[in-house]
Amino acid sequence: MDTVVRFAPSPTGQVHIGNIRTAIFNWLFARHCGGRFLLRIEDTDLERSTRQAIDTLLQCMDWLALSFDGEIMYQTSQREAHINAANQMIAKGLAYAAPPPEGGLSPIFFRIPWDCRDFAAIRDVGPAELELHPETPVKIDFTGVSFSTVSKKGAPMPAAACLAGFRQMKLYDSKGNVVFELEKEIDGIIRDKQPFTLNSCVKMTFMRREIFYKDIIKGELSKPLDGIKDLIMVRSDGSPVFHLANVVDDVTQNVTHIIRGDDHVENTYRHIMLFYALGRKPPEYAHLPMIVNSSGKPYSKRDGDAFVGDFREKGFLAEALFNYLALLGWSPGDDREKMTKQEMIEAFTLERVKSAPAQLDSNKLLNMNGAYIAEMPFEKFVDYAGNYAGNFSKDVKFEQVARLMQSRVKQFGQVATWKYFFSDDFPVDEKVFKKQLASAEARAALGFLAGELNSRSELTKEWLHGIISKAEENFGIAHGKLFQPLRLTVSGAAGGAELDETIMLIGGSRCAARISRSLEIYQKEASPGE
RNA sequence: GUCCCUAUCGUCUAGAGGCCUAGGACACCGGGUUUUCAUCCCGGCAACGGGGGUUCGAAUCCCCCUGGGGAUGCCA
Repeated sequence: MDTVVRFAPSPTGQVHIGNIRTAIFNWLFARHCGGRFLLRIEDTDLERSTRQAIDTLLQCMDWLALSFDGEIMYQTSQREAHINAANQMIAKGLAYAAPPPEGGLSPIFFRIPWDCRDFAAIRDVGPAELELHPETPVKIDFTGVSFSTVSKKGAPMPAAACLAGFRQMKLYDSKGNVVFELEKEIDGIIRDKQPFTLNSCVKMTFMRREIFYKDIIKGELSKPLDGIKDLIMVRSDGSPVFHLANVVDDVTQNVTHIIRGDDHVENTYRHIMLFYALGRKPPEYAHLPMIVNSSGKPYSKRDGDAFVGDFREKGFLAEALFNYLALLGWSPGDDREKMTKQEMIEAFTLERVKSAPAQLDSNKLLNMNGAYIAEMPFEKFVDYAGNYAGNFSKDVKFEQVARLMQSRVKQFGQVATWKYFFSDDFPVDEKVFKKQLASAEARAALGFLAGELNSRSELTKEWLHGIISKAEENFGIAHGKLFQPLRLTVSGAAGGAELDETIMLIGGSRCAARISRSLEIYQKEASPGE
């Protein structure tokens, strides 16, 4: 059978970084196997799902080149199939309607099957024994069992689970007499909805069973049935719940591998039973570790930084973000990090995915983005940078500036700092400004340079180097030490491109004016009140 | 509370009982190239959470503890 995976987000707002990482892993896996990568939009939460959110999602996927196969499936369009599936399960005795707590309409529950012969994922663990709190009655009815165990301090600890969790259950009174045997009553309980309430029980014994499966990433996982409750499949308003819709859609789309976030591990046990109840073998599962923020906490929907759109706006390249995200929780096993999509596809296997949560390191992302920017074809770089340059991108020398800056840009948002090439109105680093102009010699040398720059119409590198050397000599400044103050007065920044070229691009007289202005400002601030 | 998952440098990771004196990358700190900035090159700092086992031998297997995460919804 061909491999089929799906990305099944619910469109309820921005696209989260963890979400898109799930899409990336699904995509990588599908392309590696030569399988199909489907997109299913789980829009059943009518309150929160919006068309805008769907558009945002599609844009993000398109931006990252996460191409999907076939048509998009909108979950709301499958409602009939969901309800049919529920009815089919009721007919087979695998589900039931239960009266809601305070009258009203009945939700439909899936019954964790008492008899699990057709459910290969369930097995016996062994006999179990529980100490019960005698003051809490044990209640047993067709929806399950509820009781209280005893905490270390002797307090009642309420617990409730499905009937199926308690095969061969026996209840004992304080004298050790068996007061109830579930096996003898189970038919009446399930068929006739006969309820039981047993008081003053102190002990319960039963055969513990568990549901298990092998997660491709996490290995074998299991959970005892006495820790699981029957689950609601259809709400009392008649709408299908996530679990039902999700599984039914996976069945209709013939999904073979479910790759999703760690937070679904617990749901998987129920989903597996739903697959069996629908007469299907469950697919393979792979649960991805979560991505956490720099303080080690999971990104909440409120973490503005974690939206794909934000990374795009700040000037991250889709290829870089893709590459970085792919490396969060996965590695090819050798020392490669910067990889092409094709290389990632070839190297990608779920077995190599880690199972511990990963922290997003913005430094590393930035570095990778810089590496991708550095190797962009120049024309593309200019084009891209133009989007972040505001109106000075229209300047004729924009391209020359871009040529100077490409190797320095790590994130296109930084293009905004190129402003000093085009306008006299640029921010100045105050702290560095004071430090660099503190020396009287430097200020005198700058004054001299301003004069020279003003008197010269044609600038060349040679002339600039000569004049700077001369200034250093004249005012007793160590070789190379005048560059910093000069750079600062001319550009306002401590770093930048080659100074000679920078000055030539800005223009001699303009630089001279900036130097003079800086000297004036420094004088004023150094001697206030004069 | 209960259940489940998880644990290697600050961060992402390599590591399947001897190849580990624990490797790579980012960040950081030095040095070189550039009279300045960035790139580039060289070097440095830096980790197996703690305690018990198993074994001739443990980062690797088991148990306990601790830390972190998740689940415990008529959300998805």
